[in-house]
Amino acid sequence: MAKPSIPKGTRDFSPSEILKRNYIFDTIKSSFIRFGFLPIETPSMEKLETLTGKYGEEGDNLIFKILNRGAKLDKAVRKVEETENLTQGKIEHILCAEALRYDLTVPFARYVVQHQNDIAFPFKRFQIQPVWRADRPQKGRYREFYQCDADVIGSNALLHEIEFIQLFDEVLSNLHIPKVVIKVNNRKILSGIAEITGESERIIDITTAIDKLDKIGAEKVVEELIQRGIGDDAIDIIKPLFDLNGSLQEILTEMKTILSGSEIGLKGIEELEFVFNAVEKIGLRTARVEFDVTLARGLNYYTGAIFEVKVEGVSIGSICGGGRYDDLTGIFGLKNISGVGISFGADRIYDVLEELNLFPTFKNASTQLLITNFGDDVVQFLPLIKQLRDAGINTEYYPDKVKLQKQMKYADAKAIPFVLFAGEDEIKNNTYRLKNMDTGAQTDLSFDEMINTLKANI
RNA sequence: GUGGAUGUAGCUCAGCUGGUUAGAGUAUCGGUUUGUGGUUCCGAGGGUCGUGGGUUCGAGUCCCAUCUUCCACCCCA
Repeated sequence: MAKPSIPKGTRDFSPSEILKRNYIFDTIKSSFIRFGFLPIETPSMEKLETLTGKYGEEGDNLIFKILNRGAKLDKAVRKVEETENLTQGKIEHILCAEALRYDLTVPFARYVVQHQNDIAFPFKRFQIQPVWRADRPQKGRYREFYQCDADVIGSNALLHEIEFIQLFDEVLSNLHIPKVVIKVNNRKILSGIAEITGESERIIDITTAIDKLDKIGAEKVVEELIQRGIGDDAIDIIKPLFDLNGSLQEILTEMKTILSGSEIGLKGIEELEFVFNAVEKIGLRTARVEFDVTLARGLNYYTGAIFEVKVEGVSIGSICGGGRYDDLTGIFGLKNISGVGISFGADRIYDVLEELNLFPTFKNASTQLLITNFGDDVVQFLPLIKQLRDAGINTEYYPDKVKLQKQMKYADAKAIPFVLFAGEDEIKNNTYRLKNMDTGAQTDLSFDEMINTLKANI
């Protein structure tokens, strides 16, 4: 028999890992709730047609498709055999009707359109569920991972952009992550750049090229622009973007000059300015906000603000993302509804906390008191155990009659803070010997004294 | 999807130019005289050397394929 193993890019989670992960979830969740978001869940799988075309061509290839089964599959296979000139994408659509969700935003858009009559707009929802991507795994990149999304749909107010920046700051501060940089851009600015270069249709080529600026440098970006067929005149207009520096305000002022010929570009600047001023006024706890013209992100449904959050000095890519999408629900038939949202990458945050050694110790997460087994009749201990549990103490009784040494080792391995030595005599005399596993000290106590001691120490 | 590296006990690794029953540390289990752990000492179990082929008298060690993990690209949380 082959060694048991799991598919690549997936992971098992042991008890200690679940504790750590729940710590992240709980932190994110409580902030979501504080900002007024309500929880929903959607199925792991969606209809394939719901997902395709929303993430760009690359994204479509990364969607896990679910093969049809039984008679449907037979029929589909026959159709594939009989049809000529099929592309890979077309074959997939014949053979597969369903797929695992790729993110939480598109299923949410589908949800909103489907339940529009039951929803009071603006609708603020949060959702913490796994997503799947048929990617090639690497560090911090999995094929099954959790996203924690908060979105507002049905409101154009820039208030949300401000609040999302605060939300990033609050959550990541509560997790004690240092050197957090929230990068912000606006799709309208990118459109403006494309417009003034006279290459409006080439916006994707331009943005994906300049997106690499901090990674490969200005020279290589120019090379890539040339390679992508962008004209010299256009490149001359784009070049000044590479060495923008100074304060936020100075950069924005310079951007205004560069984009003076583009109405949409100036609109983007205006929006950003409003958001930045508000954020500056209110102040952030630990994160730093940065304007980054090169920030593009592949998701082609963004229309306004674009967010990306990174941690400086850590070998893991961005830990959060988000932005405004003005017409995502339009694809599902509900027009003119603007949405804006963010996503926390729980697994990457986990990796960051692990790398920086920032997880707290989870004391008392499980058993707090172990009662030893001296081989007495278990039944007479059940009232004692019940009383302890009723008093709010996580209690377990060692189930088997084994050497005390082994019971102590068990308590040690499970990090149980207290051990109670209780035999028939102790019950009879209402005197129990309580041992503090940290200090090794043990004292003889009555039941009430014992409860008080335990409550005071856990 | 493209290119590169990797894979030996649960974990971290050793194993020289192919040569007899594959080692260490750590973890696990048992014992150290039967009601006390995290430290000592003794002992045990555990590996078809990722998997499948091939070369050879003989392969953990060479060749091919395949899978895993990691790195770069692509993309992204």
